[in-house]
Amino acid sequence: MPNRDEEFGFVPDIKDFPQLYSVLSEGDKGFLMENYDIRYYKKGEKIYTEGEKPKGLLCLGKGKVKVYKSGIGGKEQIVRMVAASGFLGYRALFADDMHIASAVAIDECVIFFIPKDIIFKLISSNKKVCMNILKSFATELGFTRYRTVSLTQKHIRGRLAESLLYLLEIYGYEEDGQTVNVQLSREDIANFSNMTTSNAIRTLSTFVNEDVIAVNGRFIKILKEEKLERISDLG
Amino acid sequence: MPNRDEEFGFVPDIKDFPQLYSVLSEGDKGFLMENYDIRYYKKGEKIYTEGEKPKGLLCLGKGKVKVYKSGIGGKEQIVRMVAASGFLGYRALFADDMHIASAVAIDECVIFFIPKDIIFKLISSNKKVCMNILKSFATELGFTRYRTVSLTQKHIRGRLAESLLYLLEIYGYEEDGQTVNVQLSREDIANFSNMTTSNAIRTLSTFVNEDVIAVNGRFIKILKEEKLERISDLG
DNA sequence: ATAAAAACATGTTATATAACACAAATATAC
DNA sequence: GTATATTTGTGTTATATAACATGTTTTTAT
Repeated sequence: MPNRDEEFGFVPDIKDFPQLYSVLSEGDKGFLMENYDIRYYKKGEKIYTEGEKPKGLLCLGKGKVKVYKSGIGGKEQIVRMVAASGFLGYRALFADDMHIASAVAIDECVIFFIPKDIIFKLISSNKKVCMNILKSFATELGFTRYRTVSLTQKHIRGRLAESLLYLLEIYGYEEDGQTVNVQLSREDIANFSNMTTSNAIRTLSTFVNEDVIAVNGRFIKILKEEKLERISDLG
Repeated sequence: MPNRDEEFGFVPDIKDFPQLYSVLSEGDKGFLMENYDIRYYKKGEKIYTEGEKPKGLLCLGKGKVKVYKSGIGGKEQIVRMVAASGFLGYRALFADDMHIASAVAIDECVIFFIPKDIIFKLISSNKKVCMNILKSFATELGFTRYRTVSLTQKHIRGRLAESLLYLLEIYGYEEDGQTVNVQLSREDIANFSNMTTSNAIRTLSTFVNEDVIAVNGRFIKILKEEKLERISDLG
């Protein structure tokens, strides 16, 4: 059996996590290097679960993650899609609270784990680390507020269009410059957009008929980004 | 004309804002005392507006504030109700972004204003200030996530019940131990609960008929908190 | 290679809630 | 103190979307 580094084709290193490593003092860089783990997750693997208490900070070094809450009758609402390099599960850590959402790898993922006491130490001696985490919070809170209004006020077409544009913003295009660089099931798309799976499928089809997107299995091409934005803005 | 201190019946002082003042070093306490403003707002006055850029940190020392986003077709969604002593408009400050919501006093309010450079200086030299702000963010992000799921998944009765319980949590009871210590219009209640004003009025009436609450104008008495919780949990 | 399960697709029906209409009560302004 | 505007209240209708049903395709497991 190959070791994980070979499996992933590269040696993951927290030095490649700029929000954290690049703003540390030389001394703290060394301190961090001796005090973190690397964790590997396969597609579909649970990273953390609602109700657990976080033991440290998770930094997504590689891969894609969905974060979701279990709602009424177990209906899943995806509250966040994460790309590298981003913090993960840090809300609960800083609220000194349990996780209120679950995280699942939708890709092969590499995650750097920094124990609670280590990251708290780094924050207190490196104000830029603090400011970066504050900024992550501020950005995510802004996103979440936008989403609350969109998901409650927009109609199905607007919600789906917005979700596709968000996925594009987070994951970008593949090399062809058209295909959104993430593959989700129709159910995931529905759970991200607050609608039933049937309606996600149906509405994707109407977008295809309108030549706004093209669909091939789970690969989605954005053909007319402007039109998608108009659909999103109209509600 | 009386000065504002007399009008409010007390001399507001940032020393009474524990999240900030009590965790400062002696030197920084003095520094802060020389570098903040006191601002007064009457009921209905705008504190900040969507699109503006924040110039500093706002600390609500007294009063009640609603924070809302203007959504599709101008439909208002209240995203937060604030009580003293809480931070206000700080998301935009730390995201280095414009305000994405507006804030209005629903009460007479006293707000301490700390210029941007001052609060950033205090954060870098007092790690507890940083941790308190991180905690505010973490708590609010948690609240916002819960709300997203509730507002999208719960039915009208559940949404309204949850809103009433949140108002209770934030503002508490009046001296009688029954009346929620905040007076909102039916429209505000509707905009907080993602429903039309008509449906807020109607559903409040059914709660009154079920003896769960009692209503007298804008004063709402919680008669059966447990039952209200059950309605909220059922969705 | 075959069976079983999961995901995808589409048509029909049911329903929660918005939209509309209008009346009464209350607050605000002159 | 009267007029005007705003808020509250209630009944009716329209509609967006969930729920359900059923078939097809794709993936996974053995």
